[in-house]
Amino acid sequence: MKSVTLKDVAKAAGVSYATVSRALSGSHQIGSDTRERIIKLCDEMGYTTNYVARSMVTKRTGLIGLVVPSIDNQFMSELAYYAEMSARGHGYNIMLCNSGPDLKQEKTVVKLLLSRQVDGILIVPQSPKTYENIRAYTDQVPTVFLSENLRDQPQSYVAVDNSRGTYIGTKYLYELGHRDILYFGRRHTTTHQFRAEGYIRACRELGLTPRFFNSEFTRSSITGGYQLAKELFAKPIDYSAIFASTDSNALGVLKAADDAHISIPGQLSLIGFDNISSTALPRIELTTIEQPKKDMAVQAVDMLRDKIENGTQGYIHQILMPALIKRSTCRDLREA
Amino acid sequence: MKSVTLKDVAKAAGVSYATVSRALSGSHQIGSDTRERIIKLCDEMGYTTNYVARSMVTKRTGLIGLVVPSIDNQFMSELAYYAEMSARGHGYNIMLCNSGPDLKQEKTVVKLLLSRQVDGILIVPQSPKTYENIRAYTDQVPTVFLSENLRDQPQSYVAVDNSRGTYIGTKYLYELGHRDILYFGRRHTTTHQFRAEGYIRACRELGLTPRFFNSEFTRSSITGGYQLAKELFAKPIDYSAIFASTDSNALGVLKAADDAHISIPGQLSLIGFDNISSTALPRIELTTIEQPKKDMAVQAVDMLRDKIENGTQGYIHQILMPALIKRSTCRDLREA
DNA sequence: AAATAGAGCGGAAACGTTTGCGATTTCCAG
DNA sequence: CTGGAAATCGCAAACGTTTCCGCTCTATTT
Repeated sequence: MKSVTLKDVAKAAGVSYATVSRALSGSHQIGSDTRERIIKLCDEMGYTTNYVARSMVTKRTGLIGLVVPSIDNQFMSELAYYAEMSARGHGYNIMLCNSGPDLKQEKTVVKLLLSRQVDGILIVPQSPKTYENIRAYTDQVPTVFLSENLRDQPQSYVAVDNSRGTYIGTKYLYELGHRDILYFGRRHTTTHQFRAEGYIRACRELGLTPRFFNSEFTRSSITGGYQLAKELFAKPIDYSAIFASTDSNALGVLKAADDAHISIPGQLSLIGFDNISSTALPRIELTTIEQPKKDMAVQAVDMLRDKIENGTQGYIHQILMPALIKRSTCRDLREA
Repeated sequence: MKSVTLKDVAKAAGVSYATVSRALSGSHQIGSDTRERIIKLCDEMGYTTNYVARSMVTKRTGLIGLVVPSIDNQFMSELAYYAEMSARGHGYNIMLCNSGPDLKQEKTVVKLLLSRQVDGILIVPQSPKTYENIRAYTDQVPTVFLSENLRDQPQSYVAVDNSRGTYIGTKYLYELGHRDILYFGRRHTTTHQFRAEGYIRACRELGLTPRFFNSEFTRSSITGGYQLAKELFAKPIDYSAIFASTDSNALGVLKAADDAHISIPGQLSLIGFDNISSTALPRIELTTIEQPKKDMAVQAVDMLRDKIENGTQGYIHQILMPALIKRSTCRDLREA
């Protein structure tokens, strides 16, 4: 349990421990012969540098706090995967925190992360209130947001162009011959405001009348989509497609359609948003809009690293392009 | 960027910084009046204790390293969620590391975690070789494994009773009237050895002949199940059920069955293992064996805490009960 | 041959805490 | 009023590094 320190190998090597430190750090202020001798001795003795002691003096921990509403969520766990990989590749480690559903916990973990002296924070906000919830801390440590949850806020973030996503999605449906397209969504989040906008903008351009339906996102949003669709399917169906603002939501629609014996894409086309991994599953094969999760994650850590290492001030809004993932829930009406 | 230290508030309060430290730590060696005054002053000045400095002297970081093959995996991200929640509830934070597919990276991250002075390590091994891969480090820091990947190894772990899982699964199929049950799996892992055993044991007891099929787990194991099933479905079908040793594997079977126009559960029953969240999706509704992920996670951190805080030596093998999750991929043959 | 530059190394301070020990004060009993 | 115990509090060491500063010694230049 007792680990070997710099002092130990210094004594063994017959040099001062400053010299050992220099040997390991690749300083040029040391003879190449002694360096090699010390390095060899180090791994013979099993020495590994104590990061917390180093952090004391360098004022840098090499730690990045990653706070997500909950890591058991396909979207966030994918993001976390790429973020951790990228961060570690640059000498950083990830401290993971679930912020849960309430703002209090989110604030608590951010405060905790500060206490832990993380070099920076990567956060996917749990609500549009997140910004002012943690505003007191974001100027104490480099922070970048994942998702465009704050319109016009002086904060760095990286996100997809949500508006463009729904725009190309409804345009795709239009090209397939659909003229009556429902939209299931909400505006509780800036992200979702943008998505709604893109849908409406596309409708305007294409001469369609937007039909926006408010879908609850309480608990699992799959039940939100399910319940809304269930109500609608009880009435006559005067539309040929549904655009669900979220894959989970679309999954709920799928379930309701199965219950009501409405064939997808036979009688009804369906498109989602996010491209979570479940959408590619057999029997699901949901056509959707992809959020480039890998790009989002690596660009976010790059941005954070720039702030940390170069002390870059100001803020950047990095907008990534969404992509249409064609699978099998949209029917081409022109073929009929 | 410059944070306030103990010394700062000590100066402001007109006391030594030892007194401030005692006020915050809830020591009894301090007057209750001065304590309150200091505590009030502390949050007026926005003081938060610096964990890395504290760690220097206490020799404890309050950090737990969590190493998983890859966090973007439903099973592991659920585990991670509960582990983080539970750990934080007890004053620990999680350092997340993906160990990837190769042993070298696994060893690297464990070494890194040691350098970081974590108090303990929670690891879901990537292969049966993990044990000796990191053996050199497991005696330097409290470690508990998630999954029973090491039979008879002197290491603590918590896992489901895998053997019992497949046992109750095949027994369930038997009770439904199935007499010819295929098993898709491998023995590349102790976990999977146990699963295979449970299936075979049940067959013996029930007078069935076990039919074990080797299914590749290369890359996404869903393609492994798909390819094996595809081959089998080309030949005459002289069985009524398939037990897939993994939900992902079962999903591959599902896909192959759809391709071959074999109805599930009409012509063929299917059961998986793990109860990952995708199995509950509409159109999937896979009957499966549940791994109690929450229990596994909290028991693992409890076990780790015991080792850390009480210095408990020795090792424990904590085996949890699997549960049968009945959904809609198994047909009751007695009804027909 | 003397002066100088620079390479190689050691000494020591500093980072922000916690904590054992000693000093001072308070308080109550005798 | 006094003695001593108990309650408060300050001093200073220690944790393991990094890095600035300065010293010594060799090698190069004039």
